[in-house]
Amino acid sequence: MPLTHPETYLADLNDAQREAVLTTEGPLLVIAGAGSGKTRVLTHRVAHLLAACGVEPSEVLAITFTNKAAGEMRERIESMLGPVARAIWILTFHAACGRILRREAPRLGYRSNFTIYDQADQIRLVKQCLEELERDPKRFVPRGIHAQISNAKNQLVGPEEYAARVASFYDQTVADVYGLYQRRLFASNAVDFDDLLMLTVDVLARFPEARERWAKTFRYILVDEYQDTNYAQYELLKLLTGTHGNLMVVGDPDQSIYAFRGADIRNILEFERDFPGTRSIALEQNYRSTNHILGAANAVIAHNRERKEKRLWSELGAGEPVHVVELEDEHAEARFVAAEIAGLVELGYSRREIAVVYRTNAQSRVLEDVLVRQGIDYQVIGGPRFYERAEIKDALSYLQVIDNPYDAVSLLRIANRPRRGLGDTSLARLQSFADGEGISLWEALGRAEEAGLALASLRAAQSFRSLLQSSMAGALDMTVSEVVERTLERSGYLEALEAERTIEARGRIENLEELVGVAREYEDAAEEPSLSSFLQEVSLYSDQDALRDDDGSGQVTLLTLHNAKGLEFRAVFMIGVEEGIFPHSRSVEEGGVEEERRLCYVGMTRAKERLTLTHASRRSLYGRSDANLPSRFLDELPREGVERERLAPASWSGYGARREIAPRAEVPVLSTGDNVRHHTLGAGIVTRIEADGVVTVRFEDGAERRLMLEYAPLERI
DNA sequence: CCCGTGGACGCCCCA
DNA sequence: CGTCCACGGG
Repeated sequence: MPLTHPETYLADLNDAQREAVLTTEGPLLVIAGAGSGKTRVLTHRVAHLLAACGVEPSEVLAITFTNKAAGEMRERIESMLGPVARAIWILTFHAACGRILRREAPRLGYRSNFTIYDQADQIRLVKQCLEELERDPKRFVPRGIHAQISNAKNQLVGPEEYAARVASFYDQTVADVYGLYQRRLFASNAVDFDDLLMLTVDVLARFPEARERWAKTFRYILVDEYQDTNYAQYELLKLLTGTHGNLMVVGDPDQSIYAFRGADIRNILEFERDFPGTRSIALEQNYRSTNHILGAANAVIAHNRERKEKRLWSELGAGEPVHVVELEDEHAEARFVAAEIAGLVELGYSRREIAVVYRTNAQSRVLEDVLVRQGIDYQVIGGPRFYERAEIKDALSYLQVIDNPYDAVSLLRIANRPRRGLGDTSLARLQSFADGEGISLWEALGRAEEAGLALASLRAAQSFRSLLQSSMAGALDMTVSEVVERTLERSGYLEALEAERTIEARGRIENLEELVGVAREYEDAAEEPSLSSFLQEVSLYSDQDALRDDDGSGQVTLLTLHNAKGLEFRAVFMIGVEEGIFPHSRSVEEGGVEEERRLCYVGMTRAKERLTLTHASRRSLYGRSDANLPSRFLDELPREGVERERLAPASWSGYGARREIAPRAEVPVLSTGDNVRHHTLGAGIVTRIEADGVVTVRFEDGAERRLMLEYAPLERI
């Protein structure tokens, strides 16, 4: 039974928030400015539905933007209501569609254990299609073709419809590839990210009994970050809510930053028209930032023409002025930010309360160098991802094939990994045999002698196939983590790595061990653990989800503006605020400046107390040094509450540098391969030593860090 | 079939 | 400046 009562959870809401929570029936649009407590509204509203309206947990569908946001929401609801929260579907669009599709896939001819291809797999497949169609890969760049296909899918335009609309030779090629690409996916029993949405809409639109079942299941649907939904998601919501209309969406048009992947800001602007009878509520009180920060953010976003007027206000006082600082170049910028961070830490800020945000991932590199030298712990969100590492993808490909042998992309990936004498020529022979016979690559593998493989390759193919077959049989009565371990051993993959006897190989083994750990965690958490659902879950895991709540004194967070959405920090540094970088030159060319401005608004409103924007007068890009003008967004800042300064090198060099942190008296003597411990980063292994006292350590989480031996709290273990 | 190397090309953001 | 991929020698 619910442990909570309306009078307790309604008490900590303001009037607008309370109204949003209590409006349970019919379409509801909540325009929630940055920091206005929308998560609180969402969680309280779910709690209210369950605790006071007699709604069952299984009747609620709550859509969030990331898995991490979903987890947080679930946690908060659980703390209010107890374990009933676990039964609620709180998921991303993609995860929710994945689950629906698992049950409905047979209607479309897919099996329910379909594989989800990530971006790399998708591009690979596009490339294969281009090769098969014999199109010039110079003229038709796989990445570009893929982007076209992805856009089409977000608009729910299937291959036939696309082909019918062709207007140029380039389009024709896209259409041809699109058709072949879908056939290849289907034959592999695989879907891509966009298919999750498109196919779910397809199945609900074409099979009324399916639609009715799901619409009846989810009597209450809540959607967070509605401003970033695309057409397919909009259609999905219409299909699911058509009968009851109990759809609540929360969003902020000023924070719409995903047009490049199909998000359509009109979804939120026209919600009232699309869903007649909508009640609209605006949340304009900001509980996060001081007024100088809000004033600056408001002034910038006011320059957008396509927007609804909205003004955030806060009771948190004027606060510190916003700082705009011009530096010599990107190195000076990085040193300045590092020095400022050191100063804030002295003021009592925890490193985890500080973030540096930038437009593109590449900008983190220079900063990382300086932070390492200064001994400032940091974490980068969005660098090379765990699940994109070669060894992890290899291991997952094994699992994919064991789960779904028709998955040709994964099968090709692991066919010769580890080396078993089944090279490109043999695989090409098998592939063309499969195409000729109209069978899958997996089936062709079973008829390798007919495909005309050389004797050695034939043997390799046969033993590879029997290895997979016995793994498939074994997978039926093993836990997921056991399957992972056994597969890595029996395939010889681990053995091959061990035989390398290099530090790199050892790091890979550690990463694979981490994957086993992930599988164990999954087993503990999942209601009905299975290999299929494990793979699907992992396929939808994102970067932001990896943002860890670290311990100890914390780490400074480095992340892109996109990744910063939904987060907040006491102090925020926004770097590289220059024309060409931010707004990005390509956005300027393509008329996307308003979206860039929204991105700027998102970044600024992450700051609670201190906001610093920096730009460099010179910056090297592509190895060439260029002069950039300050960003137009800086011109749009108000006069009041903003302080501008220009720092010549001499005026601050040395400021905040080494004297903040004294070198250690005793420096450990290390050599490559030593096991070490860092007081916040944990245990790791030394992979490289440089002459100037810089050591590279690979930590247990797989991350490699360059550390100054003299300053980094490293000890040998 | 494997591995090393040099040249071309790229930096936007992502579930 | 890096990285990734294609090609050619072993």
